[in-house]
Amino acid sequence: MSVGRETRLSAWIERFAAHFAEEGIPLIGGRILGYLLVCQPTERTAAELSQELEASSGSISTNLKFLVNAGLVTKRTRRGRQAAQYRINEKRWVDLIQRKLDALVSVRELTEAGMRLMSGDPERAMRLRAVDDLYTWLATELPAVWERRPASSR
Amino acid sequence: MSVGRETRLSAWIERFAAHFAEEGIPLIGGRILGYLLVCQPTERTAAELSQELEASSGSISTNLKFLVNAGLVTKRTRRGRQAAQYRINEKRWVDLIQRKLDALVSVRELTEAGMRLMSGDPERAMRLRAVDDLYTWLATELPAVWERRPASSR
DNA sequence: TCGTGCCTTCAGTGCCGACCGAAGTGTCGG
DNA sequence: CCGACACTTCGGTCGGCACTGAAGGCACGA
Repeated sequence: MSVGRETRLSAWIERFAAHFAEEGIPLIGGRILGYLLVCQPTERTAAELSQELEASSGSISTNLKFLVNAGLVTKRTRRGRQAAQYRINEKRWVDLIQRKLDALVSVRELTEAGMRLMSGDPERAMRLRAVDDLYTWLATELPAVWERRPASSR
Repeated sequence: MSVGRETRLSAWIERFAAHFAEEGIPLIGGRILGYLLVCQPTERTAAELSQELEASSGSISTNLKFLVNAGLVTKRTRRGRQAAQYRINEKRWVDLIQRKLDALVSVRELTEAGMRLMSGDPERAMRLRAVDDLYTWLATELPAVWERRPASSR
């Protein structure tokens, strides 16, 4: 007996969420992202997400707020008593990656500050310089690469 | 009255450790790294680290084991009753960065798997494809950049 | 103005990881 | 064989974060 597509999709969502959980995004937040990337139709209310992902309304609310704030999810309100609809904002995924790269490159500011404290003692600075050189290289290369990213992602 | 270099260095070590704490490295582990990058002489025993960083012997032991295992710190044993000496292994710092980049690129495997589950429904796959395209681009560009890294870091 | 549904807020709970320090292990010199 | 020292291991504690669910607030229709 074969496994249905939706079942395999839930498993995929779980793996997806697990990956981002390792990067500090709450499990439920990751599930929301994964779900909104593949659900049909593309928009869901908070109540639907709560039921579909088996999470409390509070958790859904908190995580949606976080994701909307990060720009990854868009909230669409409707007049009347109708619940707001949420959908993925995949255009903003670049921001997520950019933050990652920025965090990496920003170490250079630390190593530079350390190097300044070491000025006048090149012998002692040797170890830090090796690390500083690495981040300096990263800080010059990565932004250049980033600028060449395909137009479709802007 | 001016602040001594060693005092400013402790403050720097603390900032250094704080940064890597955000990336999941325990505070004490980060302090050890920062300290071993700038201390003079370059080698320290576990007992010295414990005193200098005001951390318990247990924490120092656990974190040193972790760092030695990661290749970032080298343990040098000495015969007799003499304590082992630890020093930074700055050559291996590239590995740390590579793991970071790998983690970023590895998301592509997830998005690819998701795309496969979506095959036959291009309409529904549109959102995921935007994200998949991004990671596919990253997965082709970043390794190429990495290969061009300066010889001094190999 | 009242009722109704949706959402957010918040106090409470549980869990996990970092840290401590004492006990244990191993190794060496005497 | 014993004492001494360095290091590791491990039970216990603490703090912080994710999550829950109920209570509260808000917006609308009647």
